[in-house]
Amino acid sequence: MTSASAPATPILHVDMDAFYASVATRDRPDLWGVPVIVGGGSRGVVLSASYAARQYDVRSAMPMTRARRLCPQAVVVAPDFELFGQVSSSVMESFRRVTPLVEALSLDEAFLDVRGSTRRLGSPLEIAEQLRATIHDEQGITCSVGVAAAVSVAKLASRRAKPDGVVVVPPEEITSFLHPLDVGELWGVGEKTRAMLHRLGLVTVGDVAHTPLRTLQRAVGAGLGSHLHELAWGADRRAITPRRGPDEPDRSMGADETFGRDTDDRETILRELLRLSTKVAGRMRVAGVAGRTVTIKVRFADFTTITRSRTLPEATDVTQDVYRAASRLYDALGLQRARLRLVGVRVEGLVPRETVHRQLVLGEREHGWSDADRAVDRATLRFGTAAVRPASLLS
DNA sequence: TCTGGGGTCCTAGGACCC
DNA sequence: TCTGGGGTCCTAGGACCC
Repeated sequence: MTSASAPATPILHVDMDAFYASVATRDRPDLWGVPVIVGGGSRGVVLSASYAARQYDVRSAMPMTRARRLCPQAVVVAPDFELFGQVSSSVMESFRRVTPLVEALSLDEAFLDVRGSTRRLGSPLEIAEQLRATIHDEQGITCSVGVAAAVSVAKLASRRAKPDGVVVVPPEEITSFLHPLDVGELWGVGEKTRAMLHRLGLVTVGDVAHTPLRTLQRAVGAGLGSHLHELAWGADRRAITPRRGPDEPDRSMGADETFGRDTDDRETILRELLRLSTKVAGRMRVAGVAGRTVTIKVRFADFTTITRSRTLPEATDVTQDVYRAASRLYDALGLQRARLRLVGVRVEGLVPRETVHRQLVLGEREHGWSDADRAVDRATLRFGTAAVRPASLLS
């Protein structure tokens, strides 16, 4: 053991600035400096807003109707997820040239553990600056980087660094950095928890830090209490785990869609469940996974949302199995004239398909539906999704 | 014509089993 | 009168993230 001493702040959190908006406009000089909103649909929300649009208080997740009211002159661009995915892959590749310890949190942000890269590349701060230059040169977009000893602190630091900057939080400055922040800034503290903590008189991160653990746990529950206490001291020791590979598939896959207008028509709703089941099972087959628990989601016109699930005896990736379970769950609700805003289908408990041995059911042809699915998948591959779909989706 | 779509994780009660 | 006690699975809901 003769290596240089480990850096005190080995964790980088890299976060693209206004990622979707930046990518959507990087080849459109006419849109530079202009308020741009990525989003769409009459009932949609803002996916990303350029910094010029943020001047008008337009924010991510805001209903599009409200965003247009705040900034009527904004240019609205539809999202191009294929392009976002390509840029994201290139960016993640740049990260992996620095260290194999890259944990992607989404298309546009990742944690990097640079402990093993400092001899080769310099201090964490120097690595952060190199990365920012690389991404700017190669992708034409900017990013911000937070640098700290713990992932939760690095994450907050990158927010402070925005846009287009770096913030390093050395160990001796963790509490002075964290404690003045509102509790709502903590990663994992959303609207509800923030409101509850405020009601308890815990407004800043420092307030939480100085509340005895037992008291905190009594107020918010054992799990959340100890989690918050750790975060408030920047003591989160979560390690960086490179993203799941094929050996560890996603835990669930699902799809849902908001209707253009609310509906109470059973045929329309069942057709949508079939479309969503087709989509989800198709994605499962591409990923080579099967799952046992089928869940439907139903959102009523008043936005109240319920779920119903059913666990099958065997994992499946067969469209018909998923749809049959979904439609039965829907019918079991016994809805009469309730108007629905959204329905969704999700399959959970995913395992690699080769670990599933499909039992022979008496009277059922062994491969019937899955053979049909594979034929559909082959045709889809050749001719696109429009080519092959169940008859009831053709109308 | 307020409020998307993709996920993850946690909690809690009841069933069921030993 | 009297209530066992864990462990695991299933279901439903909810909070949170980007």
